[in-house]
Amino acid sequence: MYICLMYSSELIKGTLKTIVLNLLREQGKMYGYEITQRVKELSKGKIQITEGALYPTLHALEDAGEVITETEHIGKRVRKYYTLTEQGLISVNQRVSEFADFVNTMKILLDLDPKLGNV
Amino acid sequence: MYICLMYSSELIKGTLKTIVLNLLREQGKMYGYEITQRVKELSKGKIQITEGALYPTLHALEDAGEVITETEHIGKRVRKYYTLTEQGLISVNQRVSEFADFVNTMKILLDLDPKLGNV
DNA sequence: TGCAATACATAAGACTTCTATGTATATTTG
DNA sequence: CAAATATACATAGAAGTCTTATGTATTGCA
Repeated sequence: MYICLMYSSELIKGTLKTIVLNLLREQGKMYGYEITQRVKELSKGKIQITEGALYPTLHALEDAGEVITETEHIGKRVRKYYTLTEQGLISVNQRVSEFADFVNTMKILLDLDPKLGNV
Repeated sequence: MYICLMYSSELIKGTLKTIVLNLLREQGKMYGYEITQRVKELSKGKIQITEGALYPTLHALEDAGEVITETEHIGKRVRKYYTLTEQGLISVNQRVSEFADFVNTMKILLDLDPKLGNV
């Protein structure tokens, strides 16, 4: 069994948007910090999204029209909630399918089937 | 069923070295062009490694001591064969395990299990 | 003979992420 | 109650990876 604390940043590259959008699809509206914590939790600490990666990504998704934002004030602190748009929903469905397909191709390229059995 | 001709370049990012090293592990010595063709074939055209990506990667792997090269002359044409070093073998085992682990984490993050059944 | 395939290589640019830094509030703990 | 930690946003500069474009040259085929 392979042990690792965190994946190399190379691996996660290219999947960040998909991860974020999929979380939004499942959980409805979320704010940035919440996303980092949820990803850390679900990945058992193996994926820790840095703020320097997350916020520019969220802004890019907003610019692309895949999410919309609404600001909430908690006491004196500001929270910016992100929600999928219709376009974002189409996008995430496509991205997740593409990733699933990609994994199947990688199984062939890397002879992964035996190893993928035991989570 | 998801249809796609080629994966978005984002997805493949970070897996190129792993793919190349794994091919070398399986097939013994290979040359650059051969690697691009084999990957295209195994991935059914969905992963097409460009030369601008492959050659710098091969050179980087050589600099890192993970592969060694030998040149062969076919007529007047030159072929550069790449072979795994011991260090390269350790590296590829680790990379493939990490990728397999990563996929298992992504299954959780993206709820992929149902979709991964039907290749 | 001209086009496609084979076979190598590099340079400039785009894109993504990391590290570092900045600001500020809220909570926990010694 | 003070200090440390957690919460919560943001951006700039640097690093790394891949793409696009370009270059050179040989081989095979129509």
